[in-house]
Amino acid sequence: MPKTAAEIPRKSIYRLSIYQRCLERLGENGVETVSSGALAKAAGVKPAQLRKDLAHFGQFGTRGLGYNVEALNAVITEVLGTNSLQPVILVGVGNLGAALSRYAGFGKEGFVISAAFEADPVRCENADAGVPVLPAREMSDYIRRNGVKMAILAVPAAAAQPVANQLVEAGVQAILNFSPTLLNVPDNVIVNSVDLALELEHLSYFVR
Amino acid sequence: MPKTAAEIPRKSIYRLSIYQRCLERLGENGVETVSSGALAKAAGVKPAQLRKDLAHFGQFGTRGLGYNVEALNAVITEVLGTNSLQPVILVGVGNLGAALSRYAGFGKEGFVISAAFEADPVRCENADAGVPVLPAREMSDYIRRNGVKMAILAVPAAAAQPVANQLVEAGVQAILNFSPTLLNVPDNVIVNSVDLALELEHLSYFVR
DNA sequence: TTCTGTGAAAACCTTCACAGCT
DNA sequence: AGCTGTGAAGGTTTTCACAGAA
Repeated sequence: MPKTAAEIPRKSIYRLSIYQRCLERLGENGVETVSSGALAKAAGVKPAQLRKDLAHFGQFGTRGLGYNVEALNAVITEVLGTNSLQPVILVGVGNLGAALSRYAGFGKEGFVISAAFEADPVRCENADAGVPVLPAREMSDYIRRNGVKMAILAVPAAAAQPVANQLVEAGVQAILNFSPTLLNVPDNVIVNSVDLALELEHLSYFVR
Repeated sequence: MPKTAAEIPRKSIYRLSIYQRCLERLGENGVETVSSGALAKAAGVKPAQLRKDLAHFGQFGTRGLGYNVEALNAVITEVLGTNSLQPVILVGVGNLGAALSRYAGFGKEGFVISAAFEADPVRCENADAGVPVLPAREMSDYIRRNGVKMAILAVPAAAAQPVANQLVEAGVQAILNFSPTLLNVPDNVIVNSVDLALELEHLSYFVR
C-alpha cells in the first residue's frame, strides 16, 4: 500500500540507499534476480525489514522468486529522486572541505559538486579542490541562478549558522552539515549533520 | 537507578557527547548552573529526554535549580571514558584520510591520532598528513606495542574488510569506518560507519 | 515556585509467523 | 516447494505529566 512521503520513516529511506548500492553491485555481476534474504544479508539487515521497507512504496517482488535486480533498482532510484541529477554546492574549502570536493564516493552515487565557495580570498586562490572555487559573496547569486537545492557545509563552527541562513535564504532545501554545531533552519529545510569528532568520541565509550 | 553498560541505549550514549560539548561551552562562558530545559535546547532535544538519558547513570541535578555545569561535565567525561586519553590510529592516507589526519575537530574533543598507516609506498612519502605516516606492514606491530584500541578506517572499499580483519587481529576494539562497505567483525568489536555518499543521497529524497 | 526524577502512555520500529501467489 | 507481503506481536525510544525536593 503506497503511502505519502511524510509518513515513511526516515530510517527506511536511509536503508533504501543501502539496498540500492547492493543492487548496483549485483547488477554489475550479472545477477538478475535476488531474494529478500540475500539482499538483506548484503545490506546487513533482516529479510522482513527489507520487505517492510519496500512495502511503503508498493509491491515489487514475485512470490517464490524474489526481486528483479534492475527493476527494483529503478524503483528505488525513482523514490530517492536520484534519477534527476541534483547540482550540489560545497561551502568551505578548508581542510575537510577540500577533501570532500575531491571525494570520489559522491561521484559513484551520482552526485557532482558543481561549485565550491570560500570566504578567505587566499584559500580561494590556492585551494587544491576538484572544482572551481568561487568567492563566498557570489554564493547566493549562484544558488539562485542554478536552482541549487543541496549544499554541503564544511565551514568552521562559528560560521556555520550565518552561512546556513544565507543558504536557506537563497533557496537551498537540504544541507549536509559537517560543522559541530546545531543548525537552526525553517521546517521546510532538512539538515543532515555528520559530526566526525562525535562519532569518534562515541566509540570511546565501548572501549574498556 | 544506575544500570550496567549493556542496557544503556546507544542513542543515549551518543547524546551524552552532545551534552558534554554544550556543557563545555557553558563552562567557558562562566555559567555555573543549567536547567534541563536550557541544556536540552542547546543540544537540540526535549528536556525530558535529557533527564532520562542522565537517569541511566544516577541523579546529578538539584530540584528547583538544575545541574552544576562542571560537575555534570565531569560525570559525562567519566561515563564516556574520555578522561583517559585513548591513542587512535588512522589507516589510509588518501584524499579523505589525509584530511582526517589534519582535522582539528578531533583534537578539540581530546583525541590525538598517534600514527597513520598507508599501503602505497609513494603516498607514504608524499602524504601531507599531520602525523607520521608509516608503511602498512608495520601496523599490527604498532597496535600491539602501543595498546591501540581505536582505529579510523579510510581505505578504498575493496581494502576495508581485509584491513579491518588485521586491525581486529591485532587487538583493535573500535573502528570508525569511512569506507562504503559493511564490515564483518566479531561481536566484541564495535564499528561506527560514516558513509558520506549515503548521507548526501539521503538528503536528495527530501528535495522536491 | 522552580525544576528534577520517573512511572505511565504514546509513538515508533523491528521481528515473527503465516497466508497466499508462482 | 520457495519466497513475498503483511497483520499481529514484541521491543525500544520518546514524550507526557506529575509527585516531590529545594
